[in-house]
Amino acid sequence: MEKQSADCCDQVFVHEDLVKKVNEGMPEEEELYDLAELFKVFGDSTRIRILFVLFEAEVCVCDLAEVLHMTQSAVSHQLKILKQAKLVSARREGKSVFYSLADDHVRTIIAQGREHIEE
Amino acid sequence: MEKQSADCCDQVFVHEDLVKKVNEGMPEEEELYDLAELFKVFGDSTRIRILFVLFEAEVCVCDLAEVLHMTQSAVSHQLKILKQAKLVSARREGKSVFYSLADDHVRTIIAQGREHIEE
DNA sequence: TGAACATATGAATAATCGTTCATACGTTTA
DNA sequence: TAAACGTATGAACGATTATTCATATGTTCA
Repeated sequence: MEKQSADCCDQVFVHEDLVKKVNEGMPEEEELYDLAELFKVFGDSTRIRILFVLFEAEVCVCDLAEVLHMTQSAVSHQLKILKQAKLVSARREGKSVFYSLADDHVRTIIAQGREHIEE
Repeated sequence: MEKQSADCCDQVFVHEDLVKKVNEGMPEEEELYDLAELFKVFGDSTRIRILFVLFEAEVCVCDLAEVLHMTQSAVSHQLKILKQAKLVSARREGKSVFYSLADDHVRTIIAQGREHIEE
C-alpha cells in the first residue's frame, strides 16, 4: 500500500504502476460477480436470521417458519437462495427436509461482520 | 448442533429447547439489520472492484474512475456507500480526495468469501 | 475575485429483490 | 389409491438499488 502523488487527475494516463498492481490483484470478472452474488445472499436480515437458527441445530422448514414467525413459503424461497449459494445443505427425512450449515465459512464471515459493526 | 426429532411439524409448539437456544444465540433485531446492511454493501461487484483497487493503494476518485472505466459520478456514489459502512475512509489533499481501506475486516471478509466460492 | 478542476449529490429511470398467494410436487399412511 | 402433510415454485406486486444526467460544493491558482 503506497500513497499516490497528488497530481493525479490532470493527466491522460493514471500511474502505470498502480494500473499494473491493480490488474495483478484484481480477480477475473466472473469471480468478482460470484463474490458479489455471495455477499448479496448475506445482505438480507431474513436469511441472516435463518443462518443464526442453523448455527444452533439442524432444523426442518416448518420449524424454521415457526421459530422465525414467517410463512412456510417465504422461508422456502430464502432457503433456496441459501442452498444455491452453498451456504446450507438439505437432507430429506420422510415428509420433512432438514437444513444445516454447509461449511464454516458462514460462521467466519458473519463473525467478521459482527466484529466490524461493533466498531 | 443437534438433530431435531423427525415429528416436528404436526404439533402446536416447536421444541422448547430449540426455541431457547435460538433466542440465546440470536442477536437483537437492530444488529441483524445492521449485519444485513453491511453485507449488502459487499453485494455489488462495482464496490468489490473498488475495494480491490484500495487493497493496493490509497487512490483518489478520478483515478478510481479511470482504472475501473466508470464515470466519476458513479464511483462517487458508491464511495459514499462504502464510507457510510465504514469500510473506507477519505482524506482530502487539495482538490483531490484520497480513499483507503478503513480496517482489516474488509480483507478478511473478502478473503473468506473467495475461499467459499472456490469450494 | 473568477476561472478551472475535483468531488458530491438530488432526481429520474431501469433493473433487481422479498414477500404473498395459489398451486404443484413428494412422501406417508389409512 | 386417496387423503393429509411438508415442501417447492411460478407469477405478481411493492420496495429497494445502481447508474446517468445535471448541477452544486469545495479547492487552487492566476
